[in-house]
Amino acid sequence: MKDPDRTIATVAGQARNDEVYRAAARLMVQRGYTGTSMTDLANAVGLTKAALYHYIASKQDMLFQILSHALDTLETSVIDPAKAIGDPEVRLRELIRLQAQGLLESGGDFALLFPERRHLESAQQKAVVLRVKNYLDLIAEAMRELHRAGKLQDLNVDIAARHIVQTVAGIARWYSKESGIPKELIVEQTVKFNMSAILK
Amino acid sequence: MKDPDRTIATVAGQARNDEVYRAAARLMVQRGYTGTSMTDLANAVGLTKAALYHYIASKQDMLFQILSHALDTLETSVIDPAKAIGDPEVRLRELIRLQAQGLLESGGDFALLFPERRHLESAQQKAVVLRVKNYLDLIAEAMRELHRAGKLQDLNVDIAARHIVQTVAGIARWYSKESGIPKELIVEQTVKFNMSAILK
DNA sequence: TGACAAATCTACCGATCGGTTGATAAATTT
DNA sequence: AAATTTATCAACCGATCGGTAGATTTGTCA
Repeated sequence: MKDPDRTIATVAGQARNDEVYRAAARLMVQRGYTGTSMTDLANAVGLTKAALYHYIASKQDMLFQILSHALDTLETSVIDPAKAIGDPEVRLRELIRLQAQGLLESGGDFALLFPERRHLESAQQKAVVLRVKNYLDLIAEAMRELHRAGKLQDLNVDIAARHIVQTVAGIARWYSKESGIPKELIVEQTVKFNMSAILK
Repeated sequence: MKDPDRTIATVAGQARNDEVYRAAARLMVQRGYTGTSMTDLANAVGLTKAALYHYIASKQDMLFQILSHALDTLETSVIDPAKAIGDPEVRLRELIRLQAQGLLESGGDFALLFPERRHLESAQQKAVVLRVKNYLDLIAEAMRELHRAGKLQDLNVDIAARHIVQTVAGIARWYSKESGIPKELIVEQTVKFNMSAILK
């Protein structure tokens, strides 16, 4: 738990550090947090368990870093671009499109690891949940603007916001490369489904 | 793994048996499959770990029984009633309504434990996934009928079926009694959201 | 009441868990 | 080249894991 005097300054060290976190995310998506042992992870990156702890503070902290990094990516590649859009309908459409697109490119690590937040300490849990809450509020706010413009169906925006993110995050739970469904089709259909659900 | 000569014939024994499986589902929802130890479960039902194995064959089989039982319930309380409805629009509306209602009554065990199917043996996994697939097909088929009747939006019914079940199952992931949102409102809004998403 | 089965116990099994110790090798800096 | 930092290792720690052996208590039924 306590931060050791670990220092990753080398270029090769930085690469190894990234490799550790990427492998950890991949393994935890496959087997879950408690189902992934530190020995598993060490073997996956070709290190001993002891060497692994040169790069991480603890298993728990590693999960927190993974979730935080995924949220950073969401912020820069979805939230920030969307916030720059004035028209609420276009903004909402872009929020959905960009999130779906990012999820299909990344493998959907965050959507699948978000439930594992239960293994974090309370303060870390709250930090993660708060950032997700802010994202939901962004979607709900766009819908409120649409309501004022008379373009929205008569519905509860908070519940609808949940439904929207569930359809997008849900893609990670059922999509498989072997299905033959093109990614672009999924993105397009997901945007259409949700916009049609809420617009008059 | 192998079936022991366990026999639960007493009335009190049957009650204990149910209690074990209910407690197991509750704990696994909270902490996940690998995060729930058999000692945890034994303590939760006031037994020793050894006595627990009088009621179950293995941890893995217990998970399979929990998922199978939840699917039995889905069949009798959602699928069968809906199949008796001729009009595809009413049938689909009922499928969504009944599933959302059942989920909010039961605590949504199945929706939350379904991802834990990865801990089952391959044959058990396939059995569970097949039953879910059949459920998705039922929804997709209703949409195909709506399409023939000219009532459906231009969309991919397989993807839309996934989106629908994700919004419903997703309720289990965000609903909390402390939110103050009445269950009836959630059911109504979920039906409305999805029907409006797919109908012309 | 005697026999038998159901239900539960204490004590244990080998394996694995997350994590650490203390030493050493490799790279970088001075 | 010496000093320092970064990266890695084998070996180990106490705790817990899923599961079992074998005996014992509790309840049912003839």
